[in-house]
Amino acid sequence: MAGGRVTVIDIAKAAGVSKSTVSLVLQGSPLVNEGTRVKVSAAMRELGYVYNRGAATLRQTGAKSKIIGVVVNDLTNSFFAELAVGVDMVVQSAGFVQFLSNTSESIDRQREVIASMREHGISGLIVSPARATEAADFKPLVAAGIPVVVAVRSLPGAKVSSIVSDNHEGTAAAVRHLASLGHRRISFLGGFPNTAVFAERLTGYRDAVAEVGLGFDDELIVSSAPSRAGGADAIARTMAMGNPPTAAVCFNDAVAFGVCDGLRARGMEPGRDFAVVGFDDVIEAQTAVPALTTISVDPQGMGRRAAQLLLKQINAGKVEAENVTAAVRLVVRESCGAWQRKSGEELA
Amino acid sequence: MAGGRVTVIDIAKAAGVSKSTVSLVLQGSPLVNEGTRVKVSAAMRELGYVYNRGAATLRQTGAKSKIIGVVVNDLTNSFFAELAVGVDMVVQSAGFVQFLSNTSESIDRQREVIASMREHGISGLIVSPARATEAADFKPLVAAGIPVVVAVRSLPGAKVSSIVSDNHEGTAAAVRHLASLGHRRISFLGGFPNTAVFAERLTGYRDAVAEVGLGFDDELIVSSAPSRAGGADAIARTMAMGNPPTAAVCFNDAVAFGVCDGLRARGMEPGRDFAVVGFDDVIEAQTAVPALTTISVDPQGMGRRAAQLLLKQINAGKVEAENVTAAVRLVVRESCGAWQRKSGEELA
DNA sequence: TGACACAATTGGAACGTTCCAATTAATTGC
DNA sequence: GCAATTAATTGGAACGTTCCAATTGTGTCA
Repeated sequence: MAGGRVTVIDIAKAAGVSKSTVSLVLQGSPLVNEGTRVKVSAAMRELGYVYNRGAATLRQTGAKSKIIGVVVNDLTNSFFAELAVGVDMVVQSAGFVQFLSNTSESIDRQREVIASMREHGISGLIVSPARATEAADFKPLVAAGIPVVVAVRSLPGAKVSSIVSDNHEGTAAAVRHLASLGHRRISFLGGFPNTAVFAERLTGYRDAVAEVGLGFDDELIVSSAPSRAGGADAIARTMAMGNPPTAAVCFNDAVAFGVCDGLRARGMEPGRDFAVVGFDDVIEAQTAVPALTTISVDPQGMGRRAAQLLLKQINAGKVEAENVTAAVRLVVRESCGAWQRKSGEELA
Repeated sequence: MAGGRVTVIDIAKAAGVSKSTVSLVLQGSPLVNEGTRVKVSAAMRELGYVYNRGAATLRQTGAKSKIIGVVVNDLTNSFFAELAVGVDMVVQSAGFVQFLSNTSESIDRQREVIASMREHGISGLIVSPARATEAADFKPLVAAGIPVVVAVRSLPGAKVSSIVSDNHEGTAAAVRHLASLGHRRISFLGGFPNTAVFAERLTGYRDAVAEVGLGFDDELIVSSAPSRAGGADAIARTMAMGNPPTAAVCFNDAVAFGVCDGLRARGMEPGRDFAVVGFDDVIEAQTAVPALTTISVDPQGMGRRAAQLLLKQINAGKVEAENVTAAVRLVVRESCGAWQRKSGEELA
């Protein structure tokens, strides 16, 4: 009982029909009579039939199984967990199942995971690439006609679809907001310099600084690991400067939280003594004290859009690369101090 | 090119051998000559061969594919993300691939997801069950000989392996610690009352309260959603009482963070004016300000142990249920105020 | 030289499903 | 009442792999 698998033939025998008819029932064909349908369904329930999708996909030449692969570079970062949840929503309702794996920024692990997914015949792949990923790494996938959507991190030169947030506009909006509150020395804190995302966010910062007529000062840019600990480190180095800033645009929310920690450790209250703006709008941003002013990226929404992009390609059959940048918006909460200062007021 | 899949037959033809030989190479058999092995390997590389595991598992009667399914009830909670990462570690190094899905506490989604996983022939399942899950839901799985490990939430009555943290000892240790710091009125905050985990943690709290000779007061138990917002809500209701407590054991870290938020909103500093202890030791616990005193559960470690438990069953072939409770330990940081108060001192 | 072991290779059957063409049964049109 | 149409069902081939039994070659021993 535990050993012998129940097959279509078994249930065909039990229901007194042929295996072909059972197959038709399985795929909900309108060709099969209502009476036989219920008879077959009953037999399936009774014998505890489990569909063998492996055999099915084997037969359907070239057709892929109903799996969507999702690969993220850091599952412990809640941004990516939320992204995956967003993907899962639309993927599930389209009758696919999600196959999520984590690479922990390891390029080797990423290769392994993607290879495994190919072996299992995924219909499409959504990936937030590990740090050292090259455009060529996805060549074999697209050559095999498997739709790929690159999310979060852009992969210059890759001929695949992508969805990234509008990093340039995000930091620019943050700078404009801080300037409108009267800040004249605004820092850019955190992040690893050798990534595309860092470059985009920094350029947005630079352009906006010029736009609002503030002089650009290289000293105000302090990079660090894109984590809470990195943020604490960055603000410590920043405040040790001769002419410290009064506000900071942070690489992401994790850095921003670390900056808040670091400020408190020096007896300064974020939002009152120093303005902090994050990037991502992770879930904790709104419940933290003070609530974090940040650039909302809506990771769930991004996941949903990535999934829609992928499903469109899967259904269309053609693998035409499409690049979308998700709009971002500034969410003003408490950490920027807007609630206590009226617009345009000069700082000491 | 994009359409025609490359099969063993293609590479057999290219290498001038039979498909059987190619198959032997594929599984690293010692029977094949070194020379032919390199010849075949070269042909595989050249033609871009992709192993079709579906066909393989189809042939190997009864044998499962190398997938481990992992199902969690809330991926946005970093505890579960960490758990999954822990599972992934040992699972990957054993040559399996992880198939992670999220149920968002929906019992229907859970059923769908698990059904999909069965169709894809998973070798085993690790699941943190959604709230209303019943023991009977896993009956078909174990009947089919698929090893199942239930993690985090116990499922009374299910004949499957399980790994849960020592909830009773955890809250008991927290109460003992707070009592040793001189606290006399200690609250238990947060969590949904109708869950097994809540019951275990509450019992630990009650037993320890009795053990250290404090009177039990029903009013001190305030339940709420097990989230940051729920914690803020619970502390607000608690402090509105006539005779408020001076310390709280929280259902989990998320609740504890919410309690800290709520205290600050009332002008009280956690760790100085009120002692807070969490449960789980999520990553943010050590970098938060104040750093959270909490019961360390080590979700990654738990994931690793769950995976080891599952692999053991898979390799043994027999499905013998084994129940392990993971040890917990109190991690004293700042939020309990231990750093500023010497042991035994009486509170106002 | 024949019998034997041993190493390396091979053709065919099987796994559980879907698809195609063919068959049967029931209904319609004239 | 017979051809034509429609509805429902069916047997067999095929998908890409693994396993088994059989085959080929090569060297060894009496």
